[in-house]
This record gives sequence, structure tokens and C-alpha cells, in this order.
Amino acid sequence: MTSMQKLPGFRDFLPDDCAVRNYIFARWREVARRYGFVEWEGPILEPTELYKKKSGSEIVDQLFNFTDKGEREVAMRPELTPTLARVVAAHEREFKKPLKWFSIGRFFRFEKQQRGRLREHFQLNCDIIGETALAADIELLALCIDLLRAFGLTENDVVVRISDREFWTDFLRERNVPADRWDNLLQVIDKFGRESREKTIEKLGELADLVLKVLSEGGKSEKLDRLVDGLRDRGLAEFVDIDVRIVRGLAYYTGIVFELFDRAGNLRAIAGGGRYDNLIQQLSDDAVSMPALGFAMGDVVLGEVVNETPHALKQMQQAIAAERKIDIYVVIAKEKHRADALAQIQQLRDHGYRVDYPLTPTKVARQFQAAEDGGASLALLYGDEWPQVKVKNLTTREESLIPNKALLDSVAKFFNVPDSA
RNA sequence: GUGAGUGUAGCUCAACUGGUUAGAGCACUGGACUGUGGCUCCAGGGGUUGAGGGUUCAAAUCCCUUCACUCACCCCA
Repeated sequence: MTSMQKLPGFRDFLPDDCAVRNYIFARWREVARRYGFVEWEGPILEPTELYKKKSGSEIVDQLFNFTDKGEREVAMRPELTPTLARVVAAHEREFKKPLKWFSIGRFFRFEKQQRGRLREHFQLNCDIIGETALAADIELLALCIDLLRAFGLTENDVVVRISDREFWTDFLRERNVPADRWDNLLQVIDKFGRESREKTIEKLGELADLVLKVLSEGGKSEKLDRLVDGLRDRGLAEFVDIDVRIVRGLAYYTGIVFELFDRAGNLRAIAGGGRYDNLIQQLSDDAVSMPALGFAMGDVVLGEVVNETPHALKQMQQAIAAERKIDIYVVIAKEKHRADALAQIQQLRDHGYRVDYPLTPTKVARQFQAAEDGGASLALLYGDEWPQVKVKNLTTREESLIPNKALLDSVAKFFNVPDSA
């Protein structure tokens, strides 16, 4: 590998890619704000210890970590939740509860890449802190679903699988299974379907029959029923499947957990999250105890889902085209009027119009081609007509002559901008 | 980290299975076209065939190594 190649798993964002990324970010912000969440951000580099503390030392294998010049062990953040817990523990007194925070940022992991899993990606994180009521779980799920709806995805395209860790911990408690075995057993349940049935049975031991029965019949609980009812009240129940096989790998979840998938099941999880009521206390060494819940949604898998869903893809392409287009292309037909044109270009830009023009003498035909390529809806031609400007509607191809002093008004009228002088 | 597959122009692919100077479409630049855009025609730029080594009179083609990508495993933030 030469120094001219990018590192594996990292991405260049050419204009088209950047447009996609910005489209995703815009929808994320729009919907999160709609739910009353406020944006925040943390550092991209954290002490490696922060992640060890939460997830154990095995996680270091997957961290993008190194020793900095001050001999500190640091890691490129693999996720936001530990940072959030630290920040909340330090600052929670400054805010009314519950906190409803979201963040859009870049995250890293040192793993071999494959589809939907790169070494860097962007993630939206949404968290509610300081609320134990199930209403918060429902609200968070509704937000997660509405985020996908904002991309044009429907209940036929995506599904939220919801489970409850308490369902299993209650189950194990009732059968007098010692608490120190719970995490282990939850991992086995999490792997159900990915691992052979024999191996699962072996690991479950005497609980095998019971657990398999629950897994095949599907679990049920009053809490999960209330959750689905809450979503049904909002007309979102069709997006939801109760699936107690979902446990999630991370050990810090304590209650409702969920994952979002494409209905076709071709891709990795689009998003995942749940309730983590003990994490802030644990990470703050018991200084602060706050119930919390949240989820993360990555840009990579989401982008793939949009790509593979025709109506969502069309919506994105239209939005990107509209965002990218310029308003006006200025055609300089006679170079002696370049200065006149530039004076008016400046005025137009000051008024907020997106204006482009040729930097060097260019044939008129090419200038109109550039207007076309830039998506301009209006062309202004500066030439022998001066002090009049020829205004061409590029959609209808109609032309008219406007005195240059009246140009701004004429343009404003064309774009339906209220008179603001 | 393990295993398999794939690497030819910016993109999609050719190259008669080892045989002249590696081609085409799209894209890009310019011209036909000295004041009018989605056509058309013509021309041009662009490649150490991912990289390094080996076999051979001769390698994009066969062998080895390495790097990258894809898929599966692993893991899932």
C-alpha cells in the first residue's frame, strides 16, 4: 500500500457522496428536532480506559487505539454512550429532566471491513436521560421509526424488533438461576439462530427445554404489550415485531432493547438501542445515578437500505438535485460587459441567489450548457443589449429584455420572493 | 483474526485462453458551431494490466509473495 492510497475502511466523500451524507444528516436533525431533542457533541478521542471500564478489556481488540505523545492510552471513539454517561454525570445538575439529547458524529473501530461495516462511519445517537417511565421507551421507539419514515421507508421496507431484557432476567430469577450466570445465558440467547441448535442446548444446560420453548412460541409480557399499544396509538404498530431473541451483545442494557432491520433481511442492523439504567452510575463510580435509554443509527447501512428501496432512492435523488441546483447562470456573451455582469452577480448573490458564471471567456453555447448542467432555472445574458439584460427562462425557453436597474425585481418575481428591497 | 473469491482507463467491461504498440462504450477536454442548453459527428488526453518477484523467445493471461476489495466466519457500537 502506498501513501497515496486511503487507509482500508476509510472513505473519501466526493461531491455525490457528500450530497448523500448531507441528505441523511438533514433528515436526522429534522426529525430529532421535531421530537424536541437538542444537539450536543463530544470529543472524538477518549481515554482507552473509558471503554474498558464499560465493556471489559476484550473490546480493546476492536478499538482504534494508540499511545499519544504524552504517553496517554487513547482510543478513537467506537460509540458515544460512555462519553454521554461521563458528560451527564458531570453536568446533569445544569439541566431539567429528562434530558433529550442527540448527536451526529464520526465513530471508529479497528476491524476487518465488509459490507455495512467500515472502520469509520457516522452515527446518529438519541438518548433520553432521567426518565424511568415506559412512556420514554415508547417515545424513543417512535422517534426511531419516524427517522426511517423521513427517508420514505415504510412498514413494508423496515421492521423494529423489540425485546425486553427484564423478560429474561425475570424468567431466570423465577427459576432460581444464580445471577452470575445471567450475562452468559443472555449471550447464548442472543446467538440463537446464528449458532447450531446443539451448541445452544449444550450451553443452556438444564434450562434448554424451557428456553427453546419460549423462543419458538415467542415471549409475551404485560410491559411489551403496553409498549406496542403505545405505538399503536400513534399508528406505528405495523413497524414493530416483538422478538425476545433480541438481547443485544452489549452487557449494559437493562430493559427494553430493540434493533431495526430491512424487511428483506439482506443487511445488518440499521439501528439498535435500549434502556441502560445502571450505566451512568457505573461509569461515574456511583457519583450519579440516572436512568437512561437511547439508540444509535449508522449512515452506512441506512444508505444501503435507501439505495435498495426504489421509492426511498427516488426521494433522495430528488432532494439532492433540488439542494444542488443553482438558481441563475449568467451568460457573458460579450466580454466588454463582464464588469457589468459581475456587478449584478454580486448583487444577486447578496440577495441569496445561487449564481454561477464563466470565469474565463467561453462560447455562448458552452455557457448555456453549463447553465443546464448546474440546474439553473434562469439565465441572464449580458451582451449587445446592455443596458438591458436578456432574461431566459430555461424551462420554457422564453426570453425577455429587462433594463438592468429593474433586474433584481424581475428576478425576485420569477422566484416568487416577497418584495424585501 | 480465519477461509474463499476478485483486481485491466474516472466508471462498466473487451483482449480469439501465452503471441505485434492492451481496446470499446460512458465520462472528461477541445473542434465542427464567432449570441443560445438535453442531439449528432470528429479529434484528444488518460494505463508500469493493484504492487513486487519468478517461469518463458514472449505474461493482463501461468507460479509465488504482498496489498486492496467482495463474501462467509468472528464481532457488533
